[in-house]
Amino acid sequence: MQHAPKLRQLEILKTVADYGSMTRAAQSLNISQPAVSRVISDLSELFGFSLFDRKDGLLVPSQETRYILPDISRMIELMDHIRDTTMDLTARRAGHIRVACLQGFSTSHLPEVVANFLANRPDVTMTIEPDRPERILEWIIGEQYDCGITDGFDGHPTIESTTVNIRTVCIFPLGHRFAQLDKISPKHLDNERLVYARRDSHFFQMLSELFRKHAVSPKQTVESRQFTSACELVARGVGVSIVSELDARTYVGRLDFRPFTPSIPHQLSLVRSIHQTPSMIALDFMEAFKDSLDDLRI
Amino acid sequence: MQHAPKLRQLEILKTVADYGSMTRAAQSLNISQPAVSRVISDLSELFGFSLFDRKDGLLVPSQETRYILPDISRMIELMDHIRDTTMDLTARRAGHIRVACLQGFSTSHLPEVVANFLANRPDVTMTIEPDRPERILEWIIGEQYDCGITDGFDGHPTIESTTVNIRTVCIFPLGHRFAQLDKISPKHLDNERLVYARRDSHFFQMLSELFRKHAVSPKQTVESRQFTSACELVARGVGVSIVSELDARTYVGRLDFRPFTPSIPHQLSLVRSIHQTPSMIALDFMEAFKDSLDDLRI
DNA sequence: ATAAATATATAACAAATAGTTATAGTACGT
DNA sequence: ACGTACTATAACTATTTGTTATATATTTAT
Repeated sequence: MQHAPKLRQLEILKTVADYGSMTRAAQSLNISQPAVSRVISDLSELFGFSLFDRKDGLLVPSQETRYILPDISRMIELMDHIRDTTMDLTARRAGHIRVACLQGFSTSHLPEVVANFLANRPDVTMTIEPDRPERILEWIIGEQYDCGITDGFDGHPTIESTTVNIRTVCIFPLGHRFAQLDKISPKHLDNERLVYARRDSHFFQMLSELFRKHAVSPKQTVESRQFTSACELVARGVGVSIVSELDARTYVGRLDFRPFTPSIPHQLSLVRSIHQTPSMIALDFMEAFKDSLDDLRI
Repeated sequence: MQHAPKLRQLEILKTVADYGSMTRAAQSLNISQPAVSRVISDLSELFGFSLFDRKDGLLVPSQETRYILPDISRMIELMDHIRDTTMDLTARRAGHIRVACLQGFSTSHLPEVVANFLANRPDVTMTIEPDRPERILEWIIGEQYDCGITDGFDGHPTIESTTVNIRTVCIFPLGHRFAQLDKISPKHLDNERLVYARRDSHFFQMLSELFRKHAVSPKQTVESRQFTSACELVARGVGVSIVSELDARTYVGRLDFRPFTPSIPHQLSLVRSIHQTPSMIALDFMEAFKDSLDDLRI
C-alpha cells in the first residue's frame, strides 16, 4: 500500500497544466510560487515520472500527466459538487422529503403546500404516499416516511404529533338556497339531501350524534370514502355535505360553503417518529405545512 | 468562498457510515478513536448539520449524510483509480504510444512487435499511422507521434534517430532452383524474372548500380510500391526479388529466401523529435522495437 | 435500577503537512 | 554579456492530523 496524492496536490497540478506556468498557477491559487514548485516536485517523485516538459517557455503536461488529467478534473468537479450540495443541505435548499398522507389529502390541500414549498427550493425532491390512516401510522412507526398527515390520531408511544382543529363547513351547490344563510346549523339540514363521507370516521360519529340530538334526519343520498369526492358530488348538485373548510376551499368557484355550527372540528394530525431525527429540510416542510393551516384552524 | 472538506475527512465519514461505529471505523483505518471522533465533529460543524443518528447502539447516517454518501464513494473510487493509474504509468503498464511507420511496415514486422509489447501491458494503447517516409518525418517534426519508423533517413536537426542495417535476402517461390544455393549473388539473377520494389528508393539505386557493375540484366516483370506486395508476388511465383530479411521473414512458409551478396543493407531508422521528452512507455516501446531487430541487423 | 462494559468526547501534546519569505540558479531575448 | 522572468532550494511558521490519557455517555447484563 502506498500513499495516494492529496486532493490539493492534484488541484495544483491541474492549475499548473492549465496555466502552463508555476508562477501564474500560484497567482491564480493565491499561494506563493515556491509552494507550487514543491508540490510539483513532490508529486513527480511520488508518481515516478516527470510531470511537465518545458516548451517555448511554457510547461506542457507530459504524456503521462495528460493521461491522468481528465480524472483529476472529474475529481475536482466532484469535490466542488459535494461542497455545493452540503451548502444546499445546510441552507435547506436540497434534500428529499417523504410524506405519507390521507388519500383525499393528496389531491386537495397538500399539492398546493408542496408546490409552494418546492417553488424556491429547486433541488428538493419529495415522495408523497397516499394511504389509509392505519397504514400511515405503520409507515411512520417503521420510519419509512419523514412525516405523515392523518386524522383521528389518538396517540402512540413512538409517534410525535401536532394536531390542528380545522373548521367545519357545510358545502352546497352554487345557487343553493343555503347561500342566503350566514351559518348552517343541524336544523337546516332536515330533509336535505346529504352526501356523507367516511362513515367510519370519528368525525362522522360526532355528526350523527348531533343530528340525533337535534332530532334532524337528512336524506342520505351517497356515501363517499373521501371528502374530496363528496365535494365533487356536491359541486354537481347531488346534495349538500359537511366537510372541513380545508377540503371546501379547493373547490371554491365550483361550490359554495358556510360555517357549520356547532363546531365539529376535523382533527388533522401531523405525525412523525420520535426515533428518527428528522432532516432539517423535513422540519422546514412540517413548519410550512402547519403554517398553511393557520387560517383554517379554530 | 468557504472551505471544502478534505478527502481524508470524507473517507473517514464514509468508513464510520459503513461500520456504524467510530471505534470500529478507527480500527479499520488504523488510527485512534479520538481522531475519528474529531473529524466527525469538525465535519458536522463545517457542513452545518448533524451527520449521524444513534439507533440501537449503531450510528446511522442522517438523511443529509445519506444524500451525499454516494458522491463520497465515487470520489474515493476515483482517487483510488488515479493512484492505480499513476502506478501503472510508473510501472510502464499503462499509457498511449503513437507510432508513424512505413506503409509496408505496418503489415509486416511491426504487428508482431506491437502484439508482443502489448501482451503483458493490458492498459497500454497504441496508434499506428502508416504513411510515406517524407510524411513520417513531418509528423515527427510536428510532434504528432512519439516515434517513427522509416528508411533512407539522412538526418534532420530536430530529429534523433537510431539506424539499423537489415540484412538483404533474395526471395523466390517455394521449389525454385535457388533453394539449392547458399547465397545468391548478382550473377545468379541474370535473365531471372525479377520483381522490383520502390524504384525511387536509395536501396533500389544501390541494386541497379550493382547489376550494372556485374553486367547483369534481370528481366523486369512488375514494380511494386511496397516490399510486402513484392513478397506476395514472389510467393505466387511471379518471379524472384531482393528485399530485407525483415520482410522476407513474415512470409516464411509461403516463399523461400537466401542471403544476397554483396550486402546492400536496408537502412531502417527509428526516429523521434528531440523537442519532445518521450513518455517512459514510449521509450520502452522503442527499446522493444530495437530489440526485435537484433537478429536481423548486419 | 445499577454496575460493568462499551463507545464517544475532550484535552494536551507530537508529528506531518502546507504554507511563508528570502535567495540562488536557469533560460531567454536584446 | 546582461537584464528579465521563471523555477528551485532553504529555513522557518502555521495548520492539520495524528497521538495518549482521561472523562463522560450509552448499552447491556445482572
